[in-house]
Amino acid sequence: MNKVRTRFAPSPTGYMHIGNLRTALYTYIIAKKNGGDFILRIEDTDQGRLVEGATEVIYQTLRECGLNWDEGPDIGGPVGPYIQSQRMGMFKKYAEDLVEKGEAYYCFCDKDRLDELKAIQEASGIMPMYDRHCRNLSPEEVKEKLDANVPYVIRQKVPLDGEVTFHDELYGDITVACSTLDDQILIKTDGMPTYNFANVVDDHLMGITHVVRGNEYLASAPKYDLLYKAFGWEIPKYIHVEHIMKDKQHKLSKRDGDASYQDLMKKGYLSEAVLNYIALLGWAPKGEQEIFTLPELIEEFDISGLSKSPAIFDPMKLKAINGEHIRRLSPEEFLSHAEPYIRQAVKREDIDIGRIASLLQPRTELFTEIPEQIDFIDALPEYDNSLYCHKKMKTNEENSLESLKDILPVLEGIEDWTEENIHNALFELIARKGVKNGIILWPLRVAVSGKSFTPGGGIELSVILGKEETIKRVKTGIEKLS
RNA sequence: GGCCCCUUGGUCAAGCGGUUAAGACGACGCCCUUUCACGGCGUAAUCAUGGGUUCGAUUCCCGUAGGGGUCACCA
Repeated sequence: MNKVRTRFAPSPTGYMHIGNLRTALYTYIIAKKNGGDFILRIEDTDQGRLVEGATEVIYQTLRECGLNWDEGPDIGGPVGPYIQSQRMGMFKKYAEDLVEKGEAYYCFCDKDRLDELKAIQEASGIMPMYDRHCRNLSPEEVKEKLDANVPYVIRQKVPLDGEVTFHDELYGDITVACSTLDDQILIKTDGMPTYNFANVVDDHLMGITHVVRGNEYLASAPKYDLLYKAFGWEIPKYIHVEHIMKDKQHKLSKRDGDASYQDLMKKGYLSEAVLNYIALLGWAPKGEQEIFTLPELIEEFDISGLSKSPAIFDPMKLKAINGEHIRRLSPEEFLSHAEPYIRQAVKREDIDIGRIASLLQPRTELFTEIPEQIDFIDALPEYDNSLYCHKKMKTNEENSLESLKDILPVLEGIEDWTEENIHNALFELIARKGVKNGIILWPLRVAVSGKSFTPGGGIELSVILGKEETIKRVKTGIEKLS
C-alpha cells in the first residue's frame, strides 16, 4: 500500500477557526498514526476573500499546536508548489483531456442567459441547474466558436441518468441519482479552474490518499468521484467531519470571539488544552481517558470514534480541560505561563512570585483569572467586617477581634519569617487557647487579604506578604473591629 | 423546496439485538480542609416519535418530526 499522505488545505481568509483547526488536527493525526506525511496547501485562489497576513496566522497556529507539516509552501516538497495560486496554469490541460475523452465539454453560454435560466427555474420552483444547452454542440460548432474567440467555460459531463455511489470512511456508501448533479464548471472564462476542479487535480497530483474535510463537501463528493473516474485516477479515502456548533442551530460564528484559536489563546487557554478539547468534540476515545497530549491522541485516535452529528462547543468543558492541563504542568512551566498574569496584579518587587504560583496552580483554570485572585497583595482592599463572620468557622466580629489581638504579639515575636515558624507559632497559640483552628486562622486570612476567597490560607498569605505588611494588616483589622 | 446526512441526560458521548443504558463537564449533596480550590465519595438527569421485523429493540427496516449540509464562472 502507498504511503499515507493527508493534506490540510485552508483558505487564508483571516484567522484560524476552531473547526478548521480540528480538521487540521484529525488530518495530521491520521497521517502520523499511519506513519504518513501531512501536507499543507494554501488555497488562495479567491482573491476577493484574501486577507493580508492570514497565511502567517495559519503557519503560526499549526506550529504552536505542534501540527508540523512535512511539505508545504515554506518548506517545499516534491509535489509543489503548495500555494494554489501558483499552480493555476496547469489545470486547463487536464480539463481539455476530459473534453477529448468525452467527459467534459465547452460551454459558450453567457452570463445573461445563465441568469435568465436561473431566474426562470427559481420562479417555477425548480432547483437551479445548468440546462446542458451546450452539451451536444457538434464539433464543428465548437470549433467555429472557439475560432471566433467566443468566451467559454469547460463543464463536467455528468451522466444523464443512473446513480453514483461514493464511499466515505465514516458514513459508508452514499448513493445519489446523477439527475441531481449539475454539469459544474471546471474551467472558468478566465481559464482558471474552479475550486472543485483544482481540488481534485491537486489532490491527485500531490498523491493524497486520505481526504479529511468538513461535512459541507459531502454533497459535492459524488461529482468528485465522477471526476476521478473520468480521469481514471485512484479515488482517495474520504473522511467528512461534522461541524462544531455554537448551539443547536448555529455554527460557531466568527463574531462571538471564541471561535478562533487566537481568541482562545488571548483568553488564557493552553494550546494543548484547546487541541485536547476539540479532539473530543465529535470524537470519542475508546477508553475512559480524556486528557491527552498530542502524541497520546495520535496513539488513541481511531476514525470509528468520530461522530456523525454536529457537536456543540461547550466553554465550560474546555475550561475544565484547560485546568486539567494546567495542573499537569511542572511548577516551572506553570510559572512561565503565569508570570505575566501575576505581574499584572503584583508590582511589588519583594514578593516571591514562585510561591504565589505554587498556590495558584491547583486553582487556576484560566490564566486570565489570575490577576483578580491576587489583587490584594500589593494593597489591602477595602473590606467589610462581615467577612469576619463565618458560620462554619464559628467566627464573628467579637471573637475575631480577640483572635487578632492574640495573633499580633505572636507574629511580632517571630524572628525568622518562614512558613514553618509562622505555622508553629500560631498552632501553639491555638493549643494554648484551646480553640479550633478556624477561630484563629480565619480572622487572620481575612485581615491580611480583605477578601472572602483567596488562593491559600492565612499562614500562606502571611508568608507571601512578609512580616511587616502582615503585622500592619492585622493591626488594621484590629482597628476596624474595635 | 429537491437531494444527502444526522437524532442517547443541559453539553460532549459509550453502546453496535438481551446491559442495573458507561464515563466526562455542569448541577446538587457529603467527606477532606485555616477560606476557595484540588482530591475522594455519592445523587438527580438520556435512548425525538409512530409503525413494523424479532421470543426480545437504544441497537435492524419504514414513516413522521426536529436539526445540519448542499444546490455559484466562492472556496
